[in-house]
Amino acid sequence: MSSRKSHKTSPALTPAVFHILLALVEEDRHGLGIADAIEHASDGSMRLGPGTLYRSLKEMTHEGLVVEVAPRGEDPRRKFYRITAPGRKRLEAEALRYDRLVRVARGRNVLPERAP
Amino acid sequence: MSSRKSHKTSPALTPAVFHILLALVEEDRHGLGIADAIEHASDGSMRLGPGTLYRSLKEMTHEGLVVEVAPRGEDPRRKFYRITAPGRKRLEAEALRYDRLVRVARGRNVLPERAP
DNA sequence: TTGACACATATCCATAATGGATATATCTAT
DNA sequence: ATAGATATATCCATTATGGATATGTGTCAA
Repeated sequence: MSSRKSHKTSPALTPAVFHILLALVEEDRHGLGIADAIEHASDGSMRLGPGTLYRSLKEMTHEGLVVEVAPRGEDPRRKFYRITAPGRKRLEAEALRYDRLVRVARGRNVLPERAP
Repeated sequence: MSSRKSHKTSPALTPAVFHILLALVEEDRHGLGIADAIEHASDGSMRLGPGTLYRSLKEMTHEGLVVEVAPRGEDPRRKFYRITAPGRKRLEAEALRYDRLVRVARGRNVLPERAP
C-alpha cells in the first residue's frame, strides 16, 4: 500500500520526543507536567530524566514541533508548551509506525487477538 | 508515587532489540536476514547498521533472549539465531507497551478510529 | 581455475540519546 | 523566617546507534 518512495517519510522520532508530543496533544502542559503525564500514559514504564526533558523541549521548540505559550496565571515559574500542526503530523506518523509494529506482533501471535 | 503492581515490570527494550526479537519470532534467521526482515516489517523506516546488529545479537545471547542454532546447510558463514522463551516474554511485554501507546494516541484522536 | 564481486560476520570509532547529579530560583506552608 | 516542595536549566557520564573498515568465504562467469 505505502508507496516505495513517492511521499517523503519523516525521520523516526526518538522515544523521548514521541512521548512528549503525545503528552501535549491532550492539552498544553509545562515541563514537569509533561513528565508526569508521560509516566501516567505509559503506566510507569517510561520516565524522562530532567536532562532529556528540558533538552528535548528546547530542541523541539527550535524544530517547530512545539511552541511556548503564555503561562496560565498560577505559577510564573512554569513554562507551558503547545504542540504545533507539524508536531501533530510527526506524532501521527510515529504513532502509525508503532501501530504497524503492533499489528505485526499480533500477526505473529506475540499478542492475543483483539477483543471483538 | 508507588507502583500499582508489586510484580516487577521488565525494563524497556531498546528499539534495536525489540525489532530483532520481532524478526526472530517468525522464524530462525541469520544476522543479515534479520536486518532485511526488520526493514521489511517496518516498511523501510527501521534499519540497523552492522554495528548495532552484531553487537545486539552478542549481548542478547549473553542475556539469554536468543540462542545460536545449528546452521541450515546452505551457507556455513551464516549464524542462525532463535528466540528463547524469556525472549518471547520480553517481546510480548514490549509489544504491550507499544499497543498501550497506540491506544492512547487513538484516544486522543491522533489516529483515526479502527475500522469497524 | 581464477578473478571479481557479493555476502556475512565482526570490530572500531564517532555521534546521538539518555539519565542523574547539581545549581539556582521561586512557591507554599508552618 | 525557615523548610521543603516545585520548577527550570546545565553539566557530565553512560548507553545506544551508525557507518567505515577489516577479514574471510561463497558464487559466477570467462
